[in-house]
Amino acid sequence: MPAHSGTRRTGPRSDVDVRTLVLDTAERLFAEHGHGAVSIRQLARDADVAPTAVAYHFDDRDGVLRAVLVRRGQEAMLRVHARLADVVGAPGTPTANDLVRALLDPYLELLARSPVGGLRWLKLMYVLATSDHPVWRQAVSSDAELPGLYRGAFARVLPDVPADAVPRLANLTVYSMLGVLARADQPGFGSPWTPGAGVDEEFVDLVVRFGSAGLLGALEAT
Amino acid sequence: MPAHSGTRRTGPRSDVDVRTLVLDTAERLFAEHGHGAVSIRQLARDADVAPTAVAYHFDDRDGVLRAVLVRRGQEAMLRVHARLADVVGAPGTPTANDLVRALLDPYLELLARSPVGGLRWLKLMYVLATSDHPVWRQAVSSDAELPGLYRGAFARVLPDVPADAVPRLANLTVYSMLGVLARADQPGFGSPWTPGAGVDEEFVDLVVRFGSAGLLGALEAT
DNA sequence: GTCTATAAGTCGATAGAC
DNA sequence: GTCTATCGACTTATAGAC
Repeated sequence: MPAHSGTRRTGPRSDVDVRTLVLDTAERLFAEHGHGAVSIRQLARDADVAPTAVAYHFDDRDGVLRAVLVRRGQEAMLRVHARLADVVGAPGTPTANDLVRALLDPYLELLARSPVGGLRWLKLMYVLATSDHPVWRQAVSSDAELPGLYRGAFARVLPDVPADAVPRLANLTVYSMLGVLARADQPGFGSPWTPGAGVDEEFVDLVVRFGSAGLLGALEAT
Repeated sequence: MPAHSGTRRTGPRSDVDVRTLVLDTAERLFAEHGHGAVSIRQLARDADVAPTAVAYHFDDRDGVLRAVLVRRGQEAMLRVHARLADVVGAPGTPTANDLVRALLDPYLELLARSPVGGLRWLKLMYVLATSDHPVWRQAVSSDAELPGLYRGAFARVLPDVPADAVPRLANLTVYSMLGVLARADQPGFGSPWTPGAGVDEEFVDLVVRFGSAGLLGALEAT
């Protein structure tokens, strides 16, 4: 008998991890309605869990948001770090293409591993990135190494880049791609990844060429 | 005596337009907390208006959202149309730069006219653009001429562009710029526009060069 | 066009059983 | 670790006064 047949299941459960259940549900609801619009109770109802169980594991809604961010973000960020370090330490002459790929590939891998949840997670990232929500701000500022890695990798690929242009160019590059990825389920606009059909290599190449050509062209004199 | 000195003002008002008051407040709250997280009552409280007055003018929350979208969006969209038509009908050879400027300038003008509200409006656009919220979907699909204008302008600037690449490239271009604009108040990343300091022409040029070089480079063979 | 008053539901938080 | 039960505050929606 499936859950949600009128009333909620009762008593403790041991078949599935409550944490995972809540995180999956939160990822979906946060992406669909915005994290501020989802109550603990609604979350618990959809996850088929008692409201107090959510509070026990995550304290409050910000705690749930933090955990949702970290679950997939941790590994993706480690991959970005590693890839940027590759660009910095590459023996030959790394190209703008390599740099863009370093920033994009970890998220394509994330989508390949978790098509549905990964896309929801990316939509959530996309929205949080314009807010100054404390959870987001803390997540960003806690990564002390990233700015240096950015500067190093960008300087390697664009030798004449002014120091103050690096965050600007990084902003343009990362968020043009994030915008495209987060819209991957909207038909018509085109997307590097279609649910069920996997990665569209042709479109990924288009996005990468757009980003790398943009980086190179942005620094040319007007 | 200022408003909000403990209790709310009472009785009908005639000094300021209630619609404008509510729209300004909604623009701010929607941008800060997400449109789904703002209740009619909270909106009315912050606008110093009775909840039923909001419902009278806008029916429900989606009605408020629709009105907020239209208030600034109408004019910006007309400007985009006109500028794209200019590119299509230009006598000489329009450049990718002209195309990017056609998509960006109307929103820079909006920010110049209404620095604070304009930025909030852009943040709201940015968030709505990844949702499939009915209000957003209707607003987008109601503009039947835009896709044709896009195709015409892109084909004029990029003669060899495949038809199915136009929406993809437009997506990349528009949302790389929208992402930058929507983050205009976050220090560090750099922004084409700083509250109080006006438009940073140098950064705008950087953004435009990024977009136009990206468009041209995206179509080159790998 | 704007208000008060009210009915029925939902919210976060917490105390306490098992 | 998960549950039930319950608090006051908040919510939408509607009926009706002026």
